[in-house]
Amino acid sequence: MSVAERKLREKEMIRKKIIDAALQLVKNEGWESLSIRKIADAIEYSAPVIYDHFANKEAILFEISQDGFKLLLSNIHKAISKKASPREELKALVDTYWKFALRNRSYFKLMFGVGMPCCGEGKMKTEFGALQDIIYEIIKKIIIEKKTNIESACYKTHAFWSAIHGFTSIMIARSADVPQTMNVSVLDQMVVNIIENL
Amino acid sequence: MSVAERKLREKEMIRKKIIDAALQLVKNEGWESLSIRKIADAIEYSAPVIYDHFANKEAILFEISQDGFKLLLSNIHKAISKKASPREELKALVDTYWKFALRNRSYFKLMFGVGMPCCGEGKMKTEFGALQDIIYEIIKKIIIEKKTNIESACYKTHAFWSAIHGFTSIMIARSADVPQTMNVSVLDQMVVNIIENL
DNA sequence: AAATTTACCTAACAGTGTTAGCAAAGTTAA
DNA sequence: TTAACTTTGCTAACACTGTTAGGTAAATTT
Repeated sequence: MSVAERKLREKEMIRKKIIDAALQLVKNEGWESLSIRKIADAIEYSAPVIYDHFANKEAILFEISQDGFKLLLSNIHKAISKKASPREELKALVDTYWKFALRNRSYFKLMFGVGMPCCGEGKMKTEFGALQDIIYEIIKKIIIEKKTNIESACYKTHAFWSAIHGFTSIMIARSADVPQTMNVSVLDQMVVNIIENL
Repeated sequence: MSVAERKLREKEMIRKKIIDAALQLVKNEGWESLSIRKIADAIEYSAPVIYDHFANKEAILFEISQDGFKLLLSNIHKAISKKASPREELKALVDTYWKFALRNRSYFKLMFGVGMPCCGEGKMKTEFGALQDIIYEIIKKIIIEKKTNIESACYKTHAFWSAIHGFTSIMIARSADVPQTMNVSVLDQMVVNIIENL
């Protein structure tokens, strides 16, 4: 049965090669100009081979955006684990979120793009939910600490998430259009302010 | 010189026809599947004619998104003009913004899409700025009324703008993924809360 | 060694944005 | 009114795109 195993390994290998090549192309040229033939060229196979591993182009972009979520979540977990208080955790989360968007614009656009072909309509529910859960848990801890209304934790999670995501989206979407007064210090101040009013 | 005028009018007419047809197609099938040939079909001309009026497809999408901004700004101005207090103005602005996004998803995606091909890199500076200016003026009025720190008006504008845009983006981008707890009442509560803390 | 499966290719289809070149119509000048 | 010129709008084409069909040769199983 070793042959079958090797074959499976090989199939997995070329699958990984496709994703790697696609990610590289997306990073270099943007997701809009990614093409099956470019991927095929990069991995030195003919184009139809890709369809042995993925149903279509969208499935490739979908998998890439899922990898992006995995990376973001792992970064956040790493950053949070080092912190002692939930307030510090929340600050670290925002910092990580922002840095991720800044350093991995391609991933970010794919993951959170409004009207993105690959990630709409219920497909990202778990990834999206995981992120929200982390925020929720931290906010709950802070609220318990501050002994304010615990019922508001859910609403406050949405509000917090909206604020940092809105800020990041605006910054990433229109790098050149953004006024100088809207910079990272605004984000810092926003977080401090939100924590104060939790 | 009337002949030249008529020609200009005619040219303007078919230009408008192109935009109208394109907008209709975008509304019905989404911007991703808009094609020059579909537009040409709709206006009953051959495809190359479109290039007498627009440099390329991107220019058409760009003009549509600009029309979207005009519509949004006009809606906001209309809504605001009816209100007596700046607090009511701010609420009306958010309400209008949200309703616009909900009813004109195609416009919204084109206007604010992260990584949108047509509206990045400094192109939308004025439209974007106009919206921000409106928010800024209202917030300034409220701050003066409340006699809190006027210097914070700029930061607070960004924070406010981030929050409502973030909320709206999340709702529009992932209609199916959004948890039931994140609904319009969250938006209302957010605005009330922000006004309280201005 | 024969049969069968798999891996992979070329060719093709139907579509895309965009440009070149031409014919007919409209407009201007003699 | 006719000759010259400009504009208008077409067909055809180029170089792409995603995706599928069909065949060939190699690898594996019987």
